[in-house]
Amino acid sequence: MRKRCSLLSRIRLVVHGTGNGLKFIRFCDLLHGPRTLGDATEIIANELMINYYRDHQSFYTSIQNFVLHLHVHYANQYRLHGSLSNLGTFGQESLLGHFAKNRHGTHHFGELITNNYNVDFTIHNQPNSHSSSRNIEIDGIFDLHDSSISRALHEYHNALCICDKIDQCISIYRRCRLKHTIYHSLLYRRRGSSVSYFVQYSKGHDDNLFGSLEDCNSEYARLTRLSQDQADDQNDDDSIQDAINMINSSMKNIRSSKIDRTRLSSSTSSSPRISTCAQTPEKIDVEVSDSDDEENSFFDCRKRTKKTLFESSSKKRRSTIGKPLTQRVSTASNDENSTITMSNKNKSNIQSESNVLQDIDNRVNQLNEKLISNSSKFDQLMQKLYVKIDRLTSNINVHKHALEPYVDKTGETFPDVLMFNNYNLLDLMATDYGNYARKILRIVFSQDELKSSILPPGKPHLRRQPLDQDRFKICMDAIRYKFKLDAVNFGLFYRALLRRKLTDFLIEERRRQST
DNA sequence: GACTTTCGGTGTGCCGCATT
DNA sequence: AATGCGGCACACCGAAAGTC
Repeated sequence: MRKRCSLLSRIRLVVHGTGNGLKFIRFCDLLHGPRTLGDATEIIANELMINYYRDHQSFYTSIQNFVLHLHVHYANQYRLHGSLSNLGTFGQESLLGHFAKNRHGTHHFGELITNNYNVDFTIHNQPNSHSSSRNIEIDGIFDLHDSSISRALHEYHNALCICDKIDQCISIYRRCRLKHTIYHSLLYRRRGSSVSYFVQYSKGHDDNLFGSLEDCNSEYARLTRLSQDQADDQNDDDSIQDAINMINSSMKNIRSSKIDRTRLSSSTSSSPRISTCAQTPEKIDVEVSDSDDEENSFFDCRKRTKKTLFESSSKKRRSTIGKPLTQRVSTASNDENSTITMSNKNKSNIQSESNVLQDIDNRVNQLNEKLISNSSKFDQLMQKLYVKIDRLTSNINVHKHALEPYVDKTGETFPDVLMFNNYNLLDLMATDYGNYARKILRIVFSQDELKSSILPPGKPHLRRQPLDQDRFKICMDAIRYKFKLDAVNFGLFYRALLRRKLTDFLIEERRRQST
């Protein structure tokens, strides 16, 4: 992407060499390098692009295409994911090309692309080898690093721990292993160029939970509330310890999900890591990283992340803890390419959240309502499915299995010929016995007879006369010979299956005639 | 121009219910 | 039990539009 924009920028410069072209060039430079203008980098770049976009038609005509428009959105990409030089589009282009080549149909491309993306993600997130084929390795941090503690991590530590021995409390590691995957920090020589970091919650040496800084703060706030609620209920001097115990229990429950999220988000990362001392039952480990190319970008990134975290954190937490952790980190110095472990001994930070439980109850109730609603919808869908299955089964029976109980099993020899007006009725082809019966009746009886008569034998109280019984007998014989039905059971077949079809046929003949 | 896909119209068969 | 009616589901067909 960067090469494209650089080349494009040069072309633009050669072509018109105007101030407007310089806006575009500066726009590309800003979004492809470090945050030379701090938080305002993408804002200024976006303003340049908007001005360029606005004046573009003054220099060119009929080339204000979609690609040009896409440049307006690059500032947002820069804000969310950092320098565009770290982004690759070939994967998406390859996927879209593959989709365009193998697409089906001419409509609903959006749904198809979404579905193909989901399939692609699902496939690529599957384990690509069996665990037994790998060496058994213990997950955890390793490659201890002796770098200095940054000011930001000092603040982190002070916010979470009351000890005054930060050198003993915090350990810095350059790599970690999760589910047989090694994550390299930016302190590590083979690091990548992306700016990333993550946080480890830790209760002990064997209990590592990972997530983003935002996850860490949110989880910390949640557990703090839980512990305080527990403390309020017990209302005694031991309440804090009990709350900590509950935190530890909750930590265990969230372990797997945190690890999964980290595994996905840091798959391409090179992140240093922070882990806390083990004297306390609850620890919070923070991993931070930076790029050598962009010394400031890490802190800018952290500031942005902190801002997001700040917005997502509850107001209550803000009032009880003060500034969010990420906000405090945002004021840190540049020398925090490190992995640090902090212990959270500061149990006094646990503050009460009186309405949190009520909020949780409300959310649980809403969830229950949704589940009940979905259950009702599911029942309705299942009912519809049952109806469809019954109908399908009925059709299958009509065509293939309905006649089985009436088929002759005595070995009777059926004739191959049954003539009527020089026409062999047994030569007539039909889709099923009903269709065959209708065709036979149309041959044996005239149109007027069919629309004015009823089935034999007729009844005195019925105004319509029955069809001629002799010819009707020929029709029934034709049906019996055609489908090789037993002579004894034919009466049952007639009453159970055939009669309704024939009566409907006569009625519909009248209806069709009238219409 | 051949082919595919979608859509609407039509015919047909079947079913449920009420009436005779 | 036979008859009549209304409605639904499905198959089939042709027209229209899109694609190559």
